[in-house]
Amino acid sequence: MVKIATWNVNSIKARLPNLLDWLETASPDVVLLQELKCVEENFPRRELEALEYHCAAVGQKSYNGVAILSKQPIEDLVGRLPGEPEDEQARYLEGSTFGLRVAALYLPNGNPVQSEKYPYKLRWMARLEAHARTLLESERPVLLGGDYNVCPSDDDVYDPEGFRNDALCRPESRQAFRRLVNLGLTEAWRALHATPHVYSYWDYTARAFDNDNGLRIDHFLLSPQAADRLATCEIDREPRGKPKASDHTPVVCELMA
DNA sequence: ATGACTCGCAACGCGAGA
Repeated sequence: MVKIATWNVNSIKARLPNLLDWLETASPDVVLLQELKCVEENFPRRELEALEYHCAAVGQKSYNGVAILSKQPIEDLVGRLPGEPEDEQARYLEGSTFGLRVAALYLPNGNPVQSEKYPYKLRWMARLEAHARTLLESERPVLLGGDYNVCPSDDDVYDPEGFRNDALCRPESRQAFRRLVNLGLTEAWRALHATPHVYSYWDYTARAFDNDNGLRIDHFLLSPQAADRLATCEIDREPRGKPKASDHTPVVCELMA
């Protein structure tokens, strides 16, 4: 069994003690991280290598940044999503490990929808769709994991009416997500769980976690060759309840050998 | 309550997050 996790850590520097604790407890084979908020030179490589993880990261100052950790070497790295060469935001990293092609992705939030940020989000999703099409042609096991900043349906939102016009829930965002899935990808958690209103993110404000006012925006999309091996997919709420928690919590899936 | 937390920043309040 290969255990793969995705987690938006909201600053790897601020989250390092929590991350190291969780890695020791959960012991995932592969980890996809988002929102590092640091340049590559400041990535805490030594601390993660001490836990026997190979590391690959793309970063930028203050914002974004994604990484792949793996108990096995990570090869054939691609550090940018194709399709918009002038886009310098560090939101995508792809590599091969454990015989899998994995990507850590941090999809743009897109709010406010009246700003340039929303069309950027939709362009980014179109680029991801085009690239996923190419990845699927390889007929390899592929996992695209990360913070998609999309609630696929109202079942993934604590307050659907309140989020009706939010970039995470807008019809165009959901349609772009469906277009991606409809290429032949499987959204791992929803494929294994029908339960509505289970979340992976809770706002820091207004006691959102205590009241379970959350969103499900962290997802794994699997190619058929990966989906055929899918055994489990769970959201681990525990890290969200700890002191100095990220606003996101890890999502973990297991693939049969 | 155009609010609330938390992060980074050549910072000492602001932009961004979702």
